[in-house]
Amino acid sequence: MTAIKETSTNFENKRIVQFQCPVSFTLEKIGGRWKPLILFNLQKGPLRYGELKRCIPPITEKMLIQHLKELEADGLVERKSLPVVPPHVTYSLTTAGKSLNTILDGMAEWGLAQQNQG
Amino acid sequence: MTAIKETSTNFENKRIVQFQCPVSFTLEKIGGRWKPLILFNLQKGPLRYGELKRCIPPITEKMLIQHLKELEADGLVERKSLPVVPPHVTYSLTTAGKSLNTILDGMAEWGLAQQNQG
DNA sequence: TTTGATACTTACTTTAGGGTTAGTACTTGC
DNA sequence: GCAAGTACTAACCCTAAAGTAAGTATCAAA
Repeated sequence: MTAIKETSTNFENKRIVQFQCPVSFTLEKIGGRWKPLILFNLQKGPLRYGELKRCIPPITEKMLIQHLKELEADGLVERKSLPVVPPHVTYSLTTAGKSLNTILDGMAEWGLAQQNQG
Repeated sequence: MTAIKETSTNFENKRIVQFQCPVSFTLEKIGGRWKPLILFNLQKGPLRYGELKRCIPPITEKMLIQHLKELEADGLVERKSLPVVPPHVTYSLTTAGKSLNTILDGMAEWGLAQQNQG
């Protein structure tokens, strides 16, 4: 992924904020450019790596696996691979991942309402 | 604020994603390191600039006004200033800003639940 | 006359997120 | 033999977000 510098004020503040504010903690898990899109697409059901890629055309492969790995590490997404050739890998939401649905729906609703007014 | 480069893929993707995904649109408004903290503190009622600063010790003054200005530009926060010396400025949530409360509460709840399990 | 309080502003540097390009291993179909 | 499809990996670069440090104007109190 990316090497992070654990001595910077930037890093320290990130930790402080996430520790003190549960909203920031949540945003850390579902934020970033592509995570909402990934989670949204997985809401309908499991998808293979290539299918996800096709669902989100502008994403690069690097960004896609990077975010999938983070989501997996955070326990929101589950990876299942069949050891066949060619490889067959599916990604799906875990229980924790599914528990985000109401929040994501709320955000989507708010976003649409705002867009229609602006 | 910061000059942005409107020709980069980065910028283009940002636009595409926000246009196509209302969740990303919402995250753009309330994301960033300090916005959740600011919105949270204003939920209780209007605060002066200096009071806000004291509520969020690690934030720098630059970051505080920068985010306040963005929130104001997005219509989530209202700035009222009395033209006195020394200056007296208060910030409060607008109707749109207050309409975020349920979402923020949902995120806080989810974050706390996750933290207690992790 | 220096200090403190108010609410900022400006110029500069650092860092983390995102993007580009190319390559991996294996097999099937042309 | 070469391309195409599978799911990645690795090296590198660029930029937006965040942080640092200092300065602005005005007045009152010590």
